Amino acid sequence: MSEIPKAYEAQAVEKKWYARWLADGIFTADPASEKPAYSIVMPPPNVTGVLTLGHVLNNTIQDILARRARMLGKEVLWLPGTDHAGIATQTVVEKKLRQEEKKTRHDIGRDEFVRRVWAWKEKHGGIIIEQLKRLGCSCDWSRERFTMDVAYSRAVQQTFVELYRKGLIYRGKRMVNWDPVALTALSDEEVIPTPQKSTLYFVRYELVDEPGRFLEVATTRPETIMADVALAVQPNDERYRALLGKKVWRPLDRAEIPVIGDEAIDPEFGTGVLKVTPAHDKTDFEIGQHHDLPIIDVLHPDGRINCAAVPELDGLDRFEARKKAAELLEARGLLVRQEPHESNVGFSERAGVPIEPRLSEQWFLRYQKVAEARAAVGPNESIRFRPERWENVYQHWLENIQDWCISRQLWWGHRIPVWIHRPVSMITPEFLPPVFLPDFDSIGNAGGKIVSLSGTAGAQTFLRHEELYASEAGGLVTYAATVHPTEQRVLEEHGFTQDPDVLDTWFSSWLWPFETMDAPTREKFYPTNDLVTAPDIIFFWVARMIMAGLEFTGETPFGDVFFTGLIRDGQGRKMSKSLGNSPDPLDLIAKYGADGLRFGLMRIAPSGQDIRFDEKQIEEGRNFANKLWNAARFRQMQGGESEGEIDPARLTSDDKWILLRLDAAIRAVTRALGAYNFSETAQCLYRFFWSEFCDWYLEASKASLQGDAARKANTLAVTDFVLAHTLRLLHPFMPFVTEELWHGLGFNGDLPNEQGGLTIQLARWPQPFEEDFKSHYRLLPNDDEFAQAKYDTVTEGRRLRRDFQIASNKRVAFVLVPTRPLPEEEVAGLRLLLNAERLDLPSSYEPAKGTPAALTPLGQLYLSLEGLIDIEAERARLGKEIAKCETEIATVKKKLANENFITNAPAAVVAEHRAREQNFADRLVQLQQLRDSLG
RNA sequence: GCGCGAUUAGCUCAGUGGUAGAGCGCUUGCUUCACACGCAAGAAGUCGCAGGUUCGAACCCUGCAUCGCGCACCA
Repeated sequence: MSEIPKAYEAQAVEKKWYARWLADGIFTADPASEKPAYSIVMPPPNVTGVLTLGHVLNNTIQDILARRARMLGKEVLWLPGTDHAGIATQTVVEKKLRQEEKKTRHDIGRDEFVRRVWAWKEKHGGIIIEQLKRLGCSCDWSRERFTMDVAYSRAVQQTFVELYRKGLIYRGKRMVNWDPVALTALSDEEVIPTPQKSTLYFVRYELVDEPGRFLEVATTRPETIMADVALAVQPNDERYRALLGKKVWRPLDRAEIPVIGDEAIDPEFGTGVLKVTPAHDKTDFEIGQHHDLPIIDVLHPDGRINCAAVPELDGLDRFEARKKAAELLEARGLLVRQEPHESNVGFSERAGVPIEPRLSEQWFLRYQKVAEARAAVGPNESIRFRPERWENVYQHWLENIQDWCISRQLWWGHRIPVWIHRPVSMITPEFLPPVFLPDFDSIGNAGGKIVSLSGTAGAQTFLRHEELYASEAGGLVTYAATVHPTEQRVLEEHGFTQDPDVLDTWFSSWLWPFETMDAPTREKFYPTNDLVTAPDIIFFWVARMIMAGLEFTGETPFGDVFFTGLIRDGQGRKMSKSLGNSPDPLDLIAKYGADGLRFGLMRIAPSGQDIRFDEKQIEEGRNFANKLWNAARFRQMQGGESEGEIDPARLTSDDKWILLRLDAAIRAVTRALGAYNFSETAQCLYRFFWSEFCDWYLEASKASLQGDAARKANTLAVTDFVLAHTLRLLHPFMPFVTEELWHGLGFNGDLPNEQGGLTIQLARWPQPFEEDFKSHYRLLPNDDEFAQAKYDTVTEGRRLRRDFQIASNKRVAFVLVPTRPLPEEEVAGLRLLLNAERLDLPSSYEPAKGTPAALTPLGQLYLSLEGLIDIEAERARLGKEIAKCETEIATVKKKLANENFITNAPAAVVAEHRAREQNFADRLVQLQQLRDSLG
C-alpha cells in the first residue's frame, strides 16, 4: 500500500477529478435518455463578473441538487451561461478606453465600440465560468449560453416583435428615471431609494399684483427654479385660498407664473406651497398635465444646467448649481432660511448617482399574464417559493405593477429591431421623431425567403431574409434578426434608420429558462424543476420569467424556487468591493479546498436567512474533509477485503448501534434535503460522521480489530458499509474528497459504470433501511441500547478520571459492579475506551473509603486509586451530583402534584414524568449510599 | 406610514407546546500506534421586555423595544 498523506491535500485531487468528470461526459445531459429528467438553469452571472461568495452559495446549492438528482437516477441538465449585462459591461469597456486611449465611445463610433466590447468579452469575459469549475459545479458546459448568442439574440428580437404585434409594446414620451452618468433611462427597479442629508431652502416668490408681498416655498432643488411653471397649494388651505389664480414672479429667470390649487399638495409639508417643476419631478409632471402647464427643461442629459437666461448657473453640474442658486437667491433677498433635511433620493443601481426624473421618449411593455403569474405561485400551485414568505413580496409587486421601460440608450445589448423612416440626424437619444408610417405598398413573403420591399423611393429592392415584419397598425418596420451589412445599406438607402436604442438586459434574461434550450432539450427538460436565486431579483428576474414562461410557452418555467440568504461580513454588513470585506472565494479554495469551502458555507447557511460569514467556518469545513480523509486512511491501514460480506450472526452491539444511527442519519438527510434545508443536512452529516462514527464506532471497533480474523473481517465489512453510505450522502456537498475516497477505498470496484463504477456521482443515493434488510441483519429498534449504555458508562469513567486529575494517557484500574451480564468482548471494549489497565467485575465490592464512584447504566463504577484517595474531594463531588438530582426531583414532583396536570396532560406525558421521578429517586438513593460509604 | 425578518451560551446559529442544544471560543488534561485540521472532560443561558392563552410557553396570541430588509412617501 502506498504512503497516504496524513492530511488531505485538496488541490491535486480536485484538479484530477474535475478533468476526469469532463472527459467522461458525466455532466452532459442527453435529451434522448430514458431516465426521468431533472433540470436547473443557472442564474447567469454577469459576463464581467468574478466569483463572489454569493455565487459560491448559490451554485453550491444548485450543484447539491444536481448531484443528488444524478444519484437518484435522473437525467440531469444543469444549464450554465452568462449575461451580457448591458450597463455593467459597457461601463467596463468605456473605462478601459478612457484609461488606455483617452477616448470616449463616441470618439470611436458605435460599430467600433461594439466590436471592442465583443473583443473584451472574448478575452476577459467568462472568467467566472472557469471559477465555477474550480468550485466543482457539475454543469453541462457543452450547453453554455450567452444572452447575446446569435440564436438567443434572434429570440429576443422575435419576442419584441411578437409583443409589439400583440399591442403590448408601445413607444411613448413619459417621465422616466434618467441616469445622468450612464446617459440612459432605467426601469423603476433599477432605482435604489437612499436616505440623504440635504437642505430645505425656503424661497420667496413675490406676488405680481402686490409688490412686497411674498409666497414662501420650501424646496430641496433651487437649481431647477427656472423650470418652475406654477406654485401649487392645497385648494382648501385657509392660508392661501385667496391667492388662487393670482400670479407670482419666478425668481432668477424672472417670469410670471400662476398659483394653482391641487389635491396632491400636503399642507403640512414646509410652507404648504409647492413649486411645480414638471420637467424635473414625477409628481410635478402629473400636476402639470392636470393643469395644462408648459414644460421647461433646464437640464442637459448629463445633469448640467441648461439655461442661457441665468448665465451664473448655465453649464454647472446640478449639485454645484444648487449651491450657486441658493447664493443667487440669498443675494437677491429671496432666500428666507435653510433647514437641514433628510429624505430618500433615488440612486442609479449601476452608476451609483442620483437619478434625474426626465421626460423622454422610450419603449414600454405592458405586462401580460399578471393575474396568471400571481395565481401560479403558492403552496399548492405549480410554483412554490421557499421560504414561503417571499411570496408576499412577489404578490405585492405584481399587484402594483407599472409598465416596464425596456429601452436603454446604450450600445451594448440587443438592438431594438425597429426601423424608422427618418434620417439619422433626427434621431437622438432624448428625442425620437414621431412614428412615421412608411408607405410600403406591400410586404410580401415569398416562400419565406424573398421579401419584396417597395417604398417612397419607388425602388424595388429584394432583401434576403425570412423574418421581416411590418406592423399592421403602426408605421414601424420591425426586423427580427441581426442585419446583414448589405441589407442594412439597402434599408438606409431607402431612408430607414434603425432605432438606436438597445433593450434592457432583463428583457433578454426573462427568456432564459427556455430560450437557452433547443427543441429536443426543451422537450425533455422544460419546465425546469428548481430555480435557486437571491431574493433581491424577485422583481427583476423571477416574476418576469414566470410571466414570460406563461406568455411564450404556456407553462410556468420552474417548480420550486429556493431563495438563498445574503452573505454578510462579521459585522453584518453587506459584502462589497468598496468596503473590502468580501473575501475572494478562489483564495478560500486555495486555502481550504473547494469541498471545505462548500461544506463550511452550507453548514452555516440557514434556509433563507442572511448569513454572517466567518472564515473560521470554512476552516471547519476543511477540518471535516480532513477528518473524513483520516477515517478512510485508518480503514485503509487495516487492509483486508473492500466491502466484504457482513455476517449478521457476528454483529456486535457497536455494529448494531452504528447501523441504526446510519439509518437515522439517512432519514434525517432525506427529510432535510427534501425541505431544502441545507444547513440542517450538513449539520446532520457532520454529527453522524464525526460524533457518532469516528468518536464512538471507530474507537470501539479497535477492540474488535484485535480479535480473530473472522471478527476483524466483519468489523471491517460494517465499517466499509457505513463509509460507503456516508461518502454517497456527502458527495453532493463535498464532491472531490468523496470521489477520491470512493475509489481509494475500492468502493467502485464491483459496480457497473453507470451505478458507481465510474464515478460516485452515479452511485445510488442511500435509502433508509427496509424491513427485509433489517430482518436479514436482525436489527431491532432497540438494538442501539446496549452500546449506548456502554458509551455512557465510558463517559462516566472518563469524568471520574478527569475529576481526580488522572492524565488521559495514564492507564488506571476500574472496578465495575455490573447490573447485567457482560460478555468478555464487551469488557474488552470498555477497557479500551476507558484506557483502563484493569477492569474488574466483582458481583459485590467493598471499596476503600473515599474511592471515587459513579452510577452508570451498566452498574456502579469505581476508580481504584490506591493511596491517592481524597475523601473530601469525593464527598464534595457526590454532594454536587446529589444536589443536581434533588433539583430535578423537586421540579418533577411539583408538576406531578398539580391536579390539573394529571387530568389535562396526555397520559403518555404523565407517565413519562412519573418514570422520570422514579429514575431520579433511585439515583438519589444510590448516590446517598455512595456518600455514606465514605464514612 | 405599511409589510417582512431577526432577537436563545462570549461568538455564529439550531430548536413550533412537555428534562434548554451544536460548532467555535474558553478552562483542564493528553504528541493514546487515522487525524493537534486531533482526543478526552468541563464551565458557561432569568431563551429581548411586558401582558395573555394553557395543567404546562423559548415555542401560540397581543403590545412594546432594538437591529436589518422591502414597499410607499420623500416639495
